[in-house]
Amino acid sequence: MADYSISQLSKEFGITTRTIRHYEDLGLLAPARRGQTRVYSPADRIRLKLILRGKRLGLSLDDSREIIDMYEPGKTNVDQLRKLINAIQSQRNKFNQQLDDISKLL
Amino acid sequence: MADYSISQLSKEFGITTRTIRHYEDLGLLAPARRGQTRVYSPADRIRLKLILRGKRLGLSLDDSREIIDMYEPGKTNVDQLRKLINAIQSQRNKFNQQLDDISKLL
DNA sequence: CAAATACTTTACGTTAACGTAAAGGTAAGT
DNA sequence: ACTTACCTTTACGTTAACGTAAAGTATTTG
Repeated sequence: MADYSISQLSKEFGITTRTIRHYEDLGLLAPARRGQTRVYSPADRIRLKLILRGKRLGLSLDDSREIIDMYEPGKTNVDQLRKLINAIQSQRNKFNQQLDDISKLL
Repeated sequence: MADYSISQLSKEFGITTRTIRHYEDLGLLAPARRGQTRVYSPADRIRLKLILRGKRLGLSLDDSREIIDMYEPGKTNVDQLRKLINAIQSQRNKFNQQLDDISKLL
């Protein structure tokens, strides 16, 4: 019952439904169907979250797919990866901060 | 006499001449001409260097043009800007380092 | 039951940052 | 004079990451 519609996810993450379907076209997502309609599980939602996080890190969608696909098989080191990604995320934030600083100076 | 040809610059920076001409098309460079041939001054070379640095920082060419154009008018705060850019550059290097770390882990 | 919503697929359009010919001018070496 | 090496402009092609209709289905609501 903790499932999501495509528009729910689009609102939550501030992206369009087109974008979500695009990720599916590229093999990044594979939601279940209720009839024709896409039904996203919590796991699907996490995948989407990872994709968007990868994007913020400057990864291409292809890169993200590779990385996310590696999450499943062994389920190993997931925590390590998560920590790393979070670390990089915060680095990235600092980085953006400084870019903002520049534009303010100008 | 400290001038450069387009292919000299392309070799120095590891880009194609097409790329350099593209930057000119976008108004990022405006080299002198000897007849039809482009002649790049040391100042032009610096501009190109800044463009490429901006690229490494993830700036769009349009962004770079705006920033670089602002270098000229008052000639103010150039050193401050340079320092900031260098700081961000090193941040960026760390960032890339960590991305490398991830791929090694995978 | 009709209108409004939300979902679907198909498919052409768009932007950025060049790549890649094509066709030709110029200058140096042999 | 011929080839080689650079240079030029013009212009269509390419990839990524979606945008934007168009046309139809299905469900909800007044």
